[in-house]
Amino acid sequence: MSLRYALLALLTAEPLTGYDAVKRFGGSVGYVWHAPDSQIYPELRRMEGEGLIEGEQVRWGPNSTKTRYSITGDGVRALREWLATPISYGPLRDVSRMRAAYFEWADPESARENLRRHIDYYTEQVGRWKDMREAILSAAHPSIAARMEKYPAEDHERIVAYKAFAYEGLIARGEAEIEWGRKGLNLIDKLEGPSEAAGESER
Amino acid sequence: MSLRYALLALLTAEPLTGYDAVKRFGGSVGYVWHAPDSQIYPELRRMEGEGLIEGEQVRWGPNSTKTRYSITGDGVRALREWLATPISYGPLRDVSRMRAAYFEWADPESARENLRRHIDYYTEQVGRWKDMREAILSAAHPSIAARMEKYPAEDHERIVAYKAFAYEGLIARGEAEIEWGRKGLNLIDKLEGPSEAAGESER
DNA sequence: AGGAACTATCTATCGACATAGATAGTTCGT
DNA sequence: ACGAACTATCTATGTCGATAGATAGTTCCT
Repeated sequence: MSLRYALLALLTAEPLTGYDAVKRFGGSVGYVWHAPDSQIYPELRRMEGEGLIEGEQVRWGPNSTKTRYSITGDGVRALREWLATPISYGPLRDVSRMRAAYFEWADPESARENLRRHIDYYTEQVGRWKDMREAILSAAHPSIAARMEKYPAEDHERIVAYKAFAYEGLIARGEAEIEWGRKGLNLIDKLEGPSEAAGESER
Repeated sequence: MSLRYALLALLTAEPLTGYDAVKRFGGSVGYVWHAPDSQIYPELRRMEGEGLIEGEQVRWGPNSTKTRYSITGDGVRALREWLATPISYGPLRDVSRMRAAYFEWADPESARENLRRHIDYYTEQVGRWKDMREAILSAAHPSIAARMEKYPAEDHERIVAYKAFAYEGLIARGEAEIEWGRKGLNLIDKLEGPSEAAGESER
């Protein structure tokens, strides 16, 4: 159900075709909510059916058209309502933690490998999230730029600050994950003896 | 697919009936991996079919039986293999962050309410996780006690330490979430002016 | 003119999970 | 002896999302 609201939120910046939306979900919004095109196109059609968005046919080349969707008043209302409705924190499903809990069944080297990948993954993500945060703060991001144009200057601070704040949450979480991974590596060294690969090279 | 391995991991402690497993998923393991009984029973049957576990009929009352499952050698091997296989970090889907990113569309009071609930939820969870961590460290937890009995003393430290470590990850994450929520409340105060409810009471 | 890369959209299948039951035997207190 | 609460298991339906395509027009380079 959240896909719908992600789309509405996206469309508050500017009208988009399905394809544009798909691309946004590959970057920016995609860092916070992922969806494949096979979900996006049908959802847009459904939303149009319910009057949350409006599609208009736009010429595309000499023999073709594309559909550009804009958010409607009902759409904005739906988004607002959703934001005012408490979310239910669904049950947890945390593979990394589950695996770590049973590391006594792994050989130490794969346990280490698990954590190294954990650290690498989050290191990479944190990098991306930090870049995104910068892009937002400097209004370099196209979606932010569109918002700056569409909405009055007194809203700009809010628009930017909330998005930066969201990314800060991701970054903080990512950093906690990295920290946890490091602690895990130390724990394995303590319990199973230091890695054989240790001291081999220092990169 | 992880449900299967959660079940295998559970069964390394002691043989269980489906119902026992369901209860475990309501507590301990359930904090790390949730599953409803409608998933558990069929999965156990499938796993038996594949030889990862073995079911035996146990008398239950005068006119009935229940099935108690034990892990097989193949089951242990499957668990080990899984632990040695890198997990794919699936795409992100983070409702809290997504909502926060568009708080300019919420009225300040619902934005605050969002964050207060976030803080409350994680405060509660952190409490639970800390309790679980304690129960594990003191071997008060039944599943841990069973493990202590089944495996030699030299493994006990490992068994306990990895489980505590897993919970520490959850706790750290939870605390980061609480911290993030607090920062968000401050941010809203800064951007929208302090809450009307502020100063009303200090609990 | 041809082909590669991109834009635009749609469909089909499958597994995981949520939700909501139904059924039946058992234990235990009053 | 009865009912409530618990144990044990099973089924059915629906949504979400992953995966893997298929199709077709467009732009742009060579």
